[in-house]
Amino acid sequence: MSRQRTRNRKPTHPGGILQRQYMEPLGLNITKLSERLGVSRKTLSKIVNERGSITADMALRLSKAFDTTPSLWLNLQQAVDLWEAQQGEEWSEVESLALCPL
Amino acid sequence: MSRQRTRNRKPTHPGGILQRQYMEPLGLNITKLSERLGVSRKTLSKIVNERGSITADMALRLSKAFDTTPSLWLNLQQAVDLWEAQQGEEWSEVESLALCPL
DNA sequence: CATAGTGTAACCCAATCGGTTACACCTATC
DNA sequence: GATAGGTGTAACCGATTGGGTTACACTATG
Repeated sequence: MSRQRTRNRKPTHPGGILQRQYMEPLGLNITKLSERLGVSRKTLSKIVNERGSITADMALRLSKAFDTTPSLWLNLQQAVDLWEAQQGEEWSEVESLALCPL
Repeated sequence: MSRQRTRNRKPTHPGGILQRQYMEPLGLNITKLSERLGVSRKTLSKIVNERGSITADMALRLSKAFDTTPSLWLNLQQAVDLWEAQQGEEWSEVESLALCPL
């Protein structure tokens, strides 16, 4: 059975993935990685603790440090952003122009 | 020869695509579409004039109005965000952890 | 000519990103 | 055991951006 991405399950934050799948296996802490990335410890701490977003600039830095692509990180962040926006209600009241033309 | 996406060419802003490929063919102006989307005319005007970004919430609204997916709009925006971030210089100074371990 | 419609600008508020500074806590060293 | 250094987080600040409201200039319509 294929893996299912459902609307009622929040995607994993890229900060958590960064921590568990990239930093820990390499024995990297926040101080060391922030130095390599060229950002402040506060900035990286917020991301790793899922309290800040991966921006385009940060995605570029991470992609160079870990030999990944910026899109990998941006796609992860986008999934979180979209899931959070879907929790709101107003957007669902918009009606299709095909079904209900002006 | 395949289409080539190069770093020296800015991607088309999703606002321009919205205007030309979605609004104009349907004879939609900013006032009408903003009403359908449930946002202010100012908000939509900034997007259409490529002066504002497509947020996750806006992507959801557009996807419902035009029967597309939110990702279509978010991916377009991401390409612009990434291209603009790449114009900076600091990120390129980050060194790979594989090539240059701590 | 008067009115309505349209799109943009100015202003305000809120949220977020990023850095600096400071602090509390932990670890390492002597 | 005391001290110094390292670590991670919080508070504050500045800048930017998103969104709405109000106002204005311009255009279209009757």
